[in-house]
Amino acid sequence: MEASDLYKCIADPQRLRILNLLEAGPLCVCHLQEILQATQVKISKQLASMKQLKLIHAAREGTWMIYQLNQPVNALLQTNLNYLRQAECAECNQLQQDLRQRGQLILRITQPESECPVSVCESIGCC
Amino acid sequence: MEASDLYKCIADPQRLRILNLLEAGPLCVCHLQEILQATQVKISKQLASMKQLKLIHAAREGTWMIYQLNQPVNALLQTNLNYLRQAECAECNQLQQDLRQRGQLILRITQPESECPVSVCESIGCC
DNA sequence: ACAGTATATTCCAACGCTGGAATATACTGA
DNA sequence: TCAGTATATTCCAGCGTTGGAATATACTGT
Repeated sequence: MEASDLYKCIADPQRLRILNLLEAGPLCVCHLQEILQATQVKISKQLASMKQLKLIHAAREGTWMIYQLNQPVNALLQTNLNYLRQAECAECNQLQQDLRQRGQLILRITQPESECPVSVCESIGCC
Repeated sequence: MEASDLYKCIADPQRLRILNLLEAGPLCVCHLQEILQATQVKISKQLASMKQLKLIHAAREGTWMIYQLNQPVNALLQTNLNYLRQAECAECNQLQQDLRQRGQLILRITQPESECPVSVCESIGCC
């Protein structure tokens, strides 16, 4: 993949937010939907485009799809995430807030009364 | 400027090449035209868009316009240039080749028989 | 004042990207 | 087999970006 392909990808703030979240660990579509407050169609399409770039891949767990970053993480992406997470701008603050929201979400879905299937939970690695 | 604005900008390989060249030192439009082998209109428009982003600025020297990066260089841009210059991909190799071509061009325009006005040469800092 | 040079801008058609609505697919449990 | 859930895909209109052609602007030297 050329650098310009990655830049085009992360030039969209929501795609960047998705990659930022996935770099912290796998998530499924509905979790991304919840954190990003976006529609299913939009997220699904953006995930598809990043899958085509070989940045991420999906694993099915029942009816749930769990997405994660391909390993090793694209070096240019990693460089930029590292930079943005310690930088100061509206979009950078959003990335940090997303990570905090991810933490809360994981806490919640590990509760026994969670709607999230245990197998999904295990794939995400939160329990 | 938000991160996404910079990414949109450098997602275009030719804009990235221009910024890479300017990071090495000021250049005027016709020099960029020569190194990038692109039309005047295209380069002029791309420079205008980057000027609007406050990434670069221009100084007139007679009929010549000399462009340079704004100081301090945008940190996210600098981070990416540093990365790309040592990376291995088609676009990255191009950036390195552009810098070599810049070296040759500067050697040439410092010759007394060069078509380049001395004042321009001095602004570029090559003599 | 005028011709010439370097660069910028305007106008416009082509193109790609985006996201919603509708629909399709894949799976589960009853 | 069927209803329900999670996700993906198709179709399509809207919208921004792009770059060429033509033209405008800014400057220089005569």
